[in-house]
Amino acid sequence: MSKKIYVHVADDHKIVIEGIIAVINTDDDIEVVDYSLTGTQVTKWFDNRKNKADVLVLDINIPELDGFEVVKHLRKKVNKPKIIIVSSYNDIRIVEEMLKLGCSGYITKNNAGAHIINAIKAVVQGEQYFSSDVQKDMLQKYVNKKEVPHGDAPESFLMETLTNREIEVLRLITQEHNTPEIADKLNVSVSTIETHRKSLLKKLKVKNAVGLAMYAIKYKII
Amino acid sequence: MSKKIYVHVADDHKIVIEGIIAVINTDDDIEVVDYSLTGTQVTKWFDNRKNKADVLVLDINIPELDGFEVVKHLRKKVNKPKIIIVSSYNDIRIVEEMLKLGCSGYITKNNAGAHIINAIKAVVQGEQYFSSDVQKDMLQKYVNKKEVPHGDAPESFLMETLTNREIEVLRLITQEHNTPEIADKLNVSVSTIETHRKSLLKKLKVKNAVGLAMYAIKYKII
DNA sequence: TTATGCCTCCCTGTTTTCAGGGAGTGCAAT
DNA sequence: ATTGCACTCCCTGAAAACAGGGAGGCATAA
Repeated sequence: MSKKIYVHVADDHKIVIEGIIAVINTDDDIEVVDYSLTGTQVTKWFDNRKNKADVLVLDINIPELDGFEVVKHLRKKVNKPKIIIVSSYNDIRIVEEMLKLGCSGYITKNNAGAHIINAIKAVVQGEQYFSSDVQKDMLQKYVNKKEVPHGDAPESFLMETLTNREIEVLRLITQEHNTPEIADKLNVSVSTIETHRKSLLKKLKVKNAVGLAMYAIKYKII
Repeated sequence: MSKKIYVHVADDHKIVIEGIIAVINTDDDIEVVDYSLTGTQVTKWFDNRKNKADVLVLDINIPELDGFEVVKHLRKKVNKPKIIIVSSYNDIRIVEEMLKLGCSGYITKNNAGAHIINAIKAVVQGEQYFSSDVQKDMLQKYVNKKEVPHGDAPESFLMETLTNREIEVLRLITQEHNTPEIADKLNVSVSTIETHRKSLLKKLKVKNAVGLAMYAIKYKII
């Protein structure tokens, strides 16, 4: 019999947490020991070392500190849990960014129930796990990338040209943050964010921040 | 012993549905008989009269037809279920709009679990039900304003809060136009448009033009 | 190794937005 | 007939966004 797996769940909506717990409870090997409703709750929970967990199931859209910031806070720590992202977004670049930050799994809310248990069991064994729709997108991107050198659709070309950092900035712009605030959140200078904004305007061929926001909506980056 | 209450749940995220079912299952008087992941699924379900339910628990953010459109579709029908809105928004104007459209309850996702059972039991008895945070907002609004004017149904809650001119300006803002361009298009001075922008920022409680755009998207002004 | 792309930071300067006021007109309802 | 609201326009001043450069560090790929 295998050792019990302890899980911490973080989501701003209690009902989602309850859903995840309900699903996880169908498996005897896994137990939800604690949960958080905000990003700061997650970091405090970890720093206090209470109810230590093997896996953190983390939503990206949580208040105070969002998923990115939570992951960044944890990434340098030792004894940190494996992290599985549960998100409404299925933008492949967010998946990439999260992997780069050290996350072990990524599943979308659309079919979280079907994947959450397998995902948890996979990541505690050191594997990575992605829900089927995410896998599909990853494969798609892999295929597209191999064909890029010659010609490709103008739209997808634009999509491909955004860097991870630019997407991160774009996300914060759509959250009504201005340049100084973004610079502060990302711990870089205002100049840097201005550079990213200029790149975004140029790449996406829009006139102003509203255009960036509309683009982000249109292509479901946020 | 009271008659069993049958419930239909509609949300785009399966995990939320699973959460709601998990909570509802703790009460023997209520049973979830069916669920939908999109707005059209809800209307088809109702029109086909399969698995008839007493209560519809409805998320606003669902694909194809959103919550507003689903409610509008059902409002003229006979034998329609009582509708409880479950939403991430707690904007009081959405609550008002939904009440105007004939909904019986409104609870936020933040604490849906704690309220869902009481809400269901209340609405089947012809009462209205609002979660505590919504109640708080309604009271706040009641204190600040005297009373909602005599209300023969306007198309949207926006018509009550934003003037026609402001909506016009907002639409042009979302089309990436800046103030001089909008002034030119509407044949008024730049000062006038600046006044409208300031009114919009204040009324919609957002920080900048991006906030206006996001609001317009969210509440489907454009 | 060289080249490329990303991220970082800075400069100069202009345009636009935002914040806080005031103020006159016309219209509509009580 | 006064009150309220929408629409218009103006002022000052501060903050932010935008435009168009340069430039160094760093990692990766050719």
